[in-house]
Amino acid sequence: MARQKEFDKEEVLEKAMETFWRFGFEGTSMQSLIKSMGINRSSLYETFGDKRSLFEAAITHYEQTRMQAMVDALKNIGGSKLAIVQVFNDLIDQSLLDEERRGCFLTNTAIELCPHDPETAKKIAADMKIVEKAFHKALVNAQKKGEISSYKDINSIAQYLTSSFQGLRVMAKVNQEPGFLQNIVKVTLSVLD
Amino acid sequence: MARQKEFDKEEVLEKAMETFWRFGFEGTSMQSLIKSMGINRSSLYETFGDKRSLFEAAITHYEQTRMQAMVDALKNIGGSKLAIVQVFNDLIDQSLLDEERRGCFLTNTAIELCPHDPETAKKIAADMKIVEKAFHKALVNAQKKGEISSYKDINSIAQYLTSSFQGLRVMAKVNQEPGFLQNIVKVTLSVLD
DNA sequence: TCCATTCTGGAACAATCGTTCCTAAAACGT
DNA sequence: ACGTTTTAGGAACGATTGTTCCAGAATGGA
Repeated sequence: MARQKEFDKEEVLEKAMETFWRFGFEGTSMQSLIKSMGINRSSLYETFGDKRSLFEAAITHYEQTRMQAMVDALKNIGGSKLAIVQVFNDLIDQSLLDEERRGCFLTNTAIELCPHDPETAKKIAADMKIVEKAFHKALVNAQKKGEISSYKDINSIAQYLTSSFQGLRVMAKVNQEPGFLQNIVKVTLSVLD
Repeated sequence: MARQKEFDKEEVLEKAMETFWRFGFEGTSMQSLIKSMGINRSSLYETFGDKRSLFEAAITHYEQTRMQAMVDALKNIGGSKLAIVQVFNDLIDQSLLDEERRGCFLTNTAIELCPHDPETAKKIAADMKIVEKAFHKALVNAQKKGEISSYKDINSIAQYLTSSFQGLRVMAKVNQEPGFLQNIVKVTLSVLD
């Protein structure tokens, strides 16, 4: 046996995630990670490997926390129409509270890395499918409950909601007026009526 | 008088724009710009100033060509509902033809720079307003023609279409299946019915 | 033809990039 | 208390970053 780590791995990974989230992969230097994570250069490389590996770990951490929270929220209230409405309202609240305008880490990564990084592209694509399926499940339940017409094509609507979500993430970076995002969500969800 | 430039300014600016478009601001090095633009280091600095100034010129060039083309397209056919449908269909076609998955330069820049660069944020926000107004004008005309119910809140719908546009740009980076984007557009435009 | 002016080519700059390596400190089992 | 093993600290690496500078080539007017 030997000396033990002076930091909590998950704790510093959270910090790394936040930095990548704010500045992107290219915009984040190892130097700034050392500072934000609060650990030494050697400890970083020894624990997480190189920059790319740390980034992947950060993405995975985001999936397991933030994305999973949203997927879980869609299961609330038995996965009804209200659950979908709440998820979009939460998105607005999050966006308005997000002073650093980080947006969604997955959206940011999709934009920055997907075109040149097939591996990351695969991962993000899988995440989008997970979100889409979560929407789909909520829509199925909503249909069962009679909250949504059974004539609606919920496969397409699930894809549409996923896309709309990304659109809102982009718009929130540009325009932080509350009414603006609310207008968009109102129209977006009107397709469920 | 003296020696004249060996290159066409607009021509090399187009090349610079394409490089920034593909790789983003941070992802593009002056070295790679020299290569893609095909001009010398000195010529680049002498003609366009530093990296940041060149980037701004590239954005402006994008606005004047690509964005303007879309705004003009919305004025076609007297700015009707069909014009809106065509703009979205063009977006699908463009996305599927875009092998390098560049997406929209403005969307990419919004994601990468808006949170940390107030000046760029202002510029992109202005662009989004221009697109929104173009949608709005088309909606007004469509209402006049009776193609869209006069009870619709076209202010909100114009904002919604702008947001949807951004969403599709993101999704196109992740999922290139034709049917996928078509499904989303179909649902998106169903709010006009 | 010669001068003045402007552009081109490329060396060179300090700073920062991601990464490696080595020494010293710390902690557990014996 | 000691020896082994793993961590922390930080110097150092070559490569690349954005930018500057200067010598030389090219061009139009005198």
